[in-house]
Amino acid sequence: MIIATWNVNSIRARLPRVTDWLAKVRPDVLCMQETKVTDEEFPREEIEALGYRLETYGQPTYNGVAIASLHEMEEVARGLPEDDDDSQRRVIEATVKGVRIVNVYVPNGQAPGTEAYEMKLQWLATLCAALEEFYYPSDDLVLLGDMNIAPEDRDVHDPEALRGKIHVSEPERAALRSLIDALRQKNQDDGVYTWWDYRMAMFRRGLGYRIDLILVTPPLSERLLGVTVDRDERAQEKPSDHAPVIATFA
DNA sequence: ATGGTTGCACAGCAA
Repeated sequence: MIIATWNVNSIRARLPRVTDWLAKVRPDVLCMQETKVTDEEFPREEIEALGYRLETYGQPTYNGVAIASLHEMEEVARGLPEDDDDSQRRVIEATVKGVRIVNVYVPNGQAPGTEAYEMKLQWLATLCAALEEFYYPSDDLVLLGDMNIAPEDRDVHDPEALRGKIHVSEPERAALRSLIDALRQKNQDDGVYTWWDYRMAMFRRGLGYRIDLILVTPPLSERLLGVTVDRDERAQEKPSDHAPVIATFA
């Protein structure tokens, strides 16, 4: 079973890239973030034409998440427990082939010391509390998406310059430690990144961050065969600033 | 320290 995550940075701007990629890779499940579109305006047909079912949770302009799946999606849930209609749309969940899939777009958080940063930590605390309340470590669960957190120093290009800054601060990192970082079960390399800022030619210069993560419970970790980052996708014409991350399970 | 780029939507914000 192949489960992928990709911050597409607008599904409408990225539609040709996403449909090409789905046709080529054929993951069982693709979790998307930053779709930046309402559910009504989501370009469903082009994705459904490839054989994918689709569940969306979007809003105009900002945020938005979606799951495309080749298989039936059960118990689809949207948002965090405390969310209302005005909340930013950042979470969608579904069960596919017995695996609970929690697709998240974690708030960016701007910089430590800002209001946005405090809201990020609060959002993460609410997410973690909900996961603890509704799931057991013995469940087959994957929490994946744009975490906007680099788990370790080796996940950023310049850990000294970035020390304590957004994406790497200790309170952010602490929020992820109850689950297993799938990529690190299989790959100890430095320089494995998933996001490169559009500005300052960061991709060409190889200066990135690994902030798109696939986190799993112990039983799913046992089934993990491998995790890859599709760096080539970042080198395409009109790319997202994030690359897809792909996990394969037995 | 600031700036650089992209997307949405048509000014300026978010990332």
